[in-house]
Amino acid sequence: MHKVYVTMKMRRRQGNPFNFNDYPDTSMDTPLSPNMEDYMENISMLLKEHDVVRVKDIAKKLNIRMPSVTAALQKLKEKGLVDYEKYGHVQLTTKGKEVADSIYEKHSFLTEFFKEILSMNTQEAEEQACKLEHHLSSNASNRMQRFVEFYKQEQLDGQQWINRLDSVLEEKRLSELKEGQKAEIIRILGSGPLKKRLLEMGFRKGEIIHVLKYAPLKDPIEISIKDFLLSIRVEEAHSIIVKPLGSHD
Amino acid sequence: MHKVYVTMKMRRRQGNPFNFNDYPDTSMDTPLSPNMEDYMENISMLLKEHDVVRVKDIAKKLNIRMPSVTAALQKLKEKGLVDYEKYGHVQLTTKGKEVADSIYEKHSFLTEFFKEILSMNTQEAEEQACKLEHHLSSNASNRMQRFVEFYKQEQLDGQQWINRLDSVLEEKRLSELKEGQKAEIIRILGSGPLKKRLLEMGFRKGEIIHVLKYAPLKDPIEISIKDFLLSIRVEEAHSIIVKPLGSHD
DNA sequence: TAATAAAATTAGTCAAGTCTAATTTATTTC
DNA sequence: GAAATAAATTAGACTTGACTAATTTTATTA
Ligand SMILES: [Mn+2]
Ligand SMILES: [Mn+2]
Ligand SMILES: [Mn+2]
Ligand SMILES: [Mn+2]
Repeated sequence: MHKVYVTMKMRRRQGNPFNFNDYPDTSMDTPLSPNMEDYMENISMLLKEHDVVRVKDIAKKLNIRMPSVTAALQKLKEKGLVDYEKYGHVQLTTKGKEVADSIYEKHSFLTEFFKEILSMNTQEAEEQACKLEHHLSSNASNRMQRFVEFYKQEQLDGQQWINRLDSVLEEKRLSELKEGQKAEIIRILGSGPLKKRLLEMGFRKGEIIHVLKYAPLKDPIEISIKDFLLSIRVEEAHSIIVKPLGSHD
Repeated sequence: MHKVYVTMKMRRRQGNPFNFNDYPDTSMDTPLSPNMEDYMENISMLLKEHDVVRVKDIAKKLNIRMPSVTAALQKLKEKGLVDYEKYGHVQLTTKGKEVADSIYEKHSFLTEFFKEILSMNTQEAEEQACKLEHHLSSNASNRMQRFVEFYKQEQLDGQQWINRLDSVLEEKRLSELKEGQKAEIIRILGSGPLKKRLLEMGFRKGEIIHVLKYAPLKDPIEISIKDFLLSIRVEEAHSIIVKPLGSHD
């Protein structure tokens, strides 16, 4: 929800007014903002790779300029999360490590969620995780983490629903296909005259279609089914659910 | 990740920070911030309840003061999302309705995710949804939504994994129980001497325990198993997974 | 070791989004 | 219809977290 000042003159707001997470223990301190959390997380990552972390490294990792890092480090030092002296190297305090680890834990299971369960590619899974990690309550975190563990166990156990899910996630709307792609028709949404018309045109469950020409925003889409050439409007293509053949991400 | 300015003097940053297609300038305006998205979402909600929405209503709903709302409305008008004249009532434009609906759609399936799948209570599910909704990419959105739909179908089909998941989500660590609660021991984490010791104390899968005394942060926890009274340190209790009996939330 | 280069900091700016206090406009009440 | 009240806006301030430009400190090199 909306940002709230955390200053001398704290405004009254019911509940936990912050967008931010509550951490184990350190409940007395004001919570970190998403940006500050990312500083912590990334400093921790850099420390795992090199035993000396410089302002420049952090700036590069977060794709920001050095003065922004300097300012952030001063704040984090103030909060007792980093050891840092001007012109010196950066280290995490014990408390800082705990914070960083707790963020990274969320990053990890969220990444697994998007990657393993929702079958997203690594990069997008990581990006989503790194955005969401700052907004999960500790209860939601726990449950999410359990769910990911549960999924992995079910996968090991060879449970069939995993395959059913994968199958559903592969489905797209015909209108989402790119030029040249082939796909199998899974089902046709809606009902009434539109559906009837599509069926009459030859769009039936199980048929294989081939997208010949599709310029985004430019109706119509030209496709072939078997040996027939067909034109279909984007809006109509929107209600045809297909499963792309071959190709991965 | 870190904020990027989108102003007259756009900073140079490698890559395209937004998920926009670099098409011939579709005059794609800058994306809304989470806060602005919440304005849109809440204005839309208010419009569903009353046909006139006033600055005061929005301020109340978002728990902020009126001048903040006035400022926001001016920006949203600028972006062509709301119809609004000074001292007048607020309406959404066609474009504004689309934006609001798209946010609300995310809000909805995320709420379902937390509520139905992760078994969280309504309020916390809503809160989490309303935070995360602003940070989901459209791909992640689609997949998430499909997953929720999939889950609901599996539930209708009476698939057993749903029950297994519910069961796992009910589990807690012994250290999370409150005074007076009873629970069944599900399993004991870890291995080696600690686990052995716990087993010897009588902590075995299937046993019912009763928490007699537990002051948070104050070791030890006093519990009973069958007719035995036991004291256990919080750290040890942490590795005992139990399922609370009775009680909800 | 002195000169140069690189890294880091300081100083000052800016936009977003909030706030309070003062003022203006609209609505209700007598 | 004037006075009182409620709603809304304006003006001005503040925090966060970016930025650039200028300066200072540290490291490298000849
Ligand atoms: Mn992050
Ligand atoms: Mn992260
Ligand atoms: Mn929201
Ligand atoms: Mn919402």
